[in-house]
Amino acid sequence: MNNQRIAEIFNEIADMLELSKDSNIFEIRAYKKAALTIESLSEDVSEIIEKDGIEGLTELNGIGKALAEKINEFIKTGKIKKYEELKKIYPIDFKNLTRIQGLGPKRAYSLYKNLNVSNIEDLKKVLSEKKIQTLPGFGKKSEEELENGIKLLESSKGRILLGKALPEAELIIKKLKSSGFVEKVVLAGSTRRMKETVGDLDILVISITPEKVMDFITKLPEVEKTIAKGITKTTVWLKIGISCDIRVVPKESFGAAQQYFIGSKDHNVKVRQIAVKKGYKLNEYGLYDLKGKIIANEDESNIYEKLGMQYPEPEMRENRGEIELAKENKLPKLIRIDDILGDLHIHSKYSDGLNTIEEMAIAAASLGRSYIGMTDHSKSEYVANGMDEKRVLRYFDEIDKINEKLKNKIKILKSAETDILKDGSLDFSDKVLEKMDYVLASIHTNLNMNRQDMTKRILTAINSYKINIIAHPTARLINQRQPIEFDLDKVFQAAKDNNVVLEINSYPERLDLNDENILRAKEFNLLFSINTDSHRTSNLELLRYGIGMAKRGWLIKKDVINTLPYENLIKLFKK
DNA sequence: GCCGTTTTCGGCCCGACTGTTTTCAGTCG
Repeated sequence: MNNQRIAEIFNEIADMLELSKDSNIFEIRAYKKAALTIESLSEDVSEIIEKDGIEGLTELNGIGKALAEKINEFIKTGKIKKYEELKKIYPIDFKNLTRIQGLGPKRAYSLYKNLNVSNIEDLKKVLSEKKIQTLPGFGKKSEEELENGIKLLESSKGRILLGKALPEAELIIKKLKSSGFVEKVVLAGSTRRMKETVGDLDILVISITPEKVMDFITKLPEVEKTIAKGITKTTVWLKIGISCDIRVVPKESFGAAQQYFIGSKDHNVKVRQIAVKKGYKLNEYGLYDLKGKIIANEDESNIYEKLGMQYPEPEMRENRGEIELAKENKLPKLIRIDDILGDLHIHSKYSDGLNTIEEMAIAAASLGRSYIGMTDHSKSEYVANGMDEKRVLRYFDEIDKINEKLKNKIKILKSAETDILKDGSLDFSDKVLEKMDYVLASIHTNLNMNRQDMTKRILTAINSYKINIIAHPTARLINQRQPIEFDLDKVFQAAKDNNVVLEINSYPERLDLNDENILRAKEFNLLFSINTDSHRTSNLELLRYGIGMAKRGWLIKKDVINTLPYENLIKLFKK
């Protein structure tokens, strides 16, 4: 991917520009904003150039003619002249140095100028020699801060999975609630927006005794150390490897504070611009007019209303067009977890699951599901104890029996997670496939095929007209394995033509399709199935992560097939 | 360097905490 590297270069250019005396703060911001935009694209910039030329780039948020030229320069030559020239003046590894908590470009430059520090290794050396405390603007505390910053950086691997962050946040919130020091607690930040990975936790509190709240939080067993402690804001480092910000806000400002701290930053910048245009000022304490009179503060939706907008759900707040829709009163009514009636991707002891079919069915029924689809692995997945043609027939017989036994509780559909083989054929014969209520197919092997061959493989499978659902379509594992490479647009179009549904896999490591790809697939009017891919009964509750992804992808109830009652679903599967 | 429902020029989001300071710069979100 070029995107990541270009974003890094733009960020470094911003850092270096910040050091020159005649720098323009807005130019610096422009580079940072562009870096954010490029980083979050689902498409490689070279693909955009290929399709729509440089003009395609200027369509992007925060990218004008000059930056588009620079991106093009990078694609063509592998270099950006402006960056190379700045780098000659400032041969400093800003990218890694500024990842240290508390170290920004200016102090990094001071370290370079005075002590010739150009990377983290150099910094460690001068720290051990205790040289930094002698520099102007630095002291003993700064030295300690840098030492700790390096340790934190090395012990953390950056962002952690939502599936790990959200339960931790909920645990802390529960403890705060029972502490007796708080009137109200809510979750904010990227965790509240259900982003697939989380860099830190943000928790908002109303309390008349903020000191006690801050004391309480810094002493929790989940906390490793305190980074900053004030009356309104405290930051702690959690043992799970991310930081957590606690903000105490006045009751009357709670709505404004939520609006501000839920983010995203991009969304907020735009909302504030709208406020300014209306002659208002918006900060975390409220919406004010020019005379400083409060227009709205206690209720979040009231703030949006006063700005002439609908209330956008937190999952949508990424500045991906939701603000424009909110102004036009056209926000979609997003899917809710209660809309889901069944779960169509579930494993049992027949392959690599931990529980029996019956146990899974009863657990699902107790969560209110009215049907499930059993999808144990096919024979190519021998490491996962995949079923051969004989065993899958026994599997179906057993499902029939359990269906009879549980007929008043839940319905079980017959299927199997059938491998899409290297040549695009399926891992079961037509004879077996015909006995299934629906066919769930997925890719598990030969993941590093080139883009062209992989596209052909998937298209062959889709065009066979035997598949109902493609499970975890990109096969990525967050922080572990890159998505497989294929032409998304071609596959989405073929899926539409063949009535193939795309899965949104709720497993925290997968979340596949992700929000970006859902938004893209939605352009093709595709249908989706939000499933848990459960391998044990407790996994059935992972559904909320898939719902989070679906909401981030702007899906409504009728986009998702497992909101349908059983009878309608069966009809949909009969092609 | 970007951008346009007052604008192709002149704006561009806002506040908290820390350390080293005697009133503020740097960093962060």
